[in-house]
Amino acid sequence: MMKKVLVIAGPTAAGKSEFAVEMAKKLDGIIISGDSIQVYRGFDIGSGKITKDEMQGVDHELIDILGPRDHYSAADFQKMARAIIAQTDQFPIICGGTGLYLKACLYDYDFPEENHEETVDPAWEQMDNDALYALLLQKDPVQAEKIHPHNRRRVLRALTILAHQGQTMSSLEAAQSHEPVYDIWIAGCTMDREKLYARINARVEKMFAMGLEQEVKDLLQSGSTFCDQAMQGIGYREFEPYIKGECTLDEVKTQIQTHSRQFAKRQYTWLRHQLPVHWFDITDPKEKQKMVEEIIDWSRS
RNA sequence: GGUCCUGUAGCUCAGUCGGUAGAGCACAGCACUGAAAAUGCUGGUGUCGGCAGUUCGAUUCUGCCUGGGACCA
Repeated sequence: MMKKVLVIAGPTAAGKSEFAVEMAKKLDGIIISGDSIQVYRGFDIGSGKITKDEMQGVDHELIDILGPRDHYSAADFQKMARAIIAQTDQFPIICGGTGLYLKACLYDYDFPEENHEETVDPAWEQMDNDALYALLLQKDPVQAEKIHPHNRRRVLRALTILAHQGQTMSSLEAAQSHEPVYDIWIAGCTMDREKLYARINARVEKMFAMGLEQEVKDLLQSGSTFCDQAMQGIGYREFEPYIKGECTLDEVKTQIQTHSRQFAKRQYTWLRHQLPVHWFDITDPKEKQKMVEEIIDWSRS
């Protein structure tokens, strides 16, 4: 019998963290953060990290587990989240908006062991997009078909897998079942697009009031650079031109708001098409209550 | 008050020697199997300030009106 895993998904600023805590209290749950930035210590304000108070005594995992300059990936999340699910006696609740992470953990994704230090073939670095794509087309036409020639990162990834694993990416994927490995319920927090965008803008405003600028300066002071993975997150990378004296603080804020809205839009696209999400309007008390009841029914079934 | 410049997409601006228009960003849609808050793809969304004149035809030329800017008084 498959273990049950509750997933709280949805776009940024929809109120996932709060809802997850609410459900954890009802189900005696443990919350596993499915967020790619909140794993980093020191990235608090800009990542919208939940505070100790807001946790209300509920256990939260995979928050503050890495240093500011460490590397993190979907495979790391998959491994750690699955380990927590396997070991805990509490009800596992994954809360996060990073679609790939959620799917990699919940479904039969199989990431072969790989060393992060392994870089791409230097010869490839010299090649232009078309030449690289032609190479992939030759070595793994099935995978090439799925990637746009201009998407250099994905083309390189497919080539690197082949070189390191001796198998094509398409064959690795074909060997998977494409079925969930747990008994899952995915609750999708949503609301009117306009309302969400207004919340995002207000949230960014609040981040600045809470001292986001100082947080970024402190991180830079202690050795972080804008090249670091964590610093590439929305709410951080926009500070680079400001630090260099190339734009105003107000422009940074506007950029963060814009990027956050665009991110939310992409999250919707991903979740709508990639996972079986039970959507509900979190701002509608009736819909929310109904969702809570459905989750509880499912948890007992 | 006078002279000159200016008004084109949500924003910043190209452009049409007269045949109703296009870039960047924004916005919308989409893809996604180890950076995913990443990366890439697709889409023009418009009374070309208003009214009249010339013309087969005006966003383009002319006149007037109107909004904005600069300079001179």
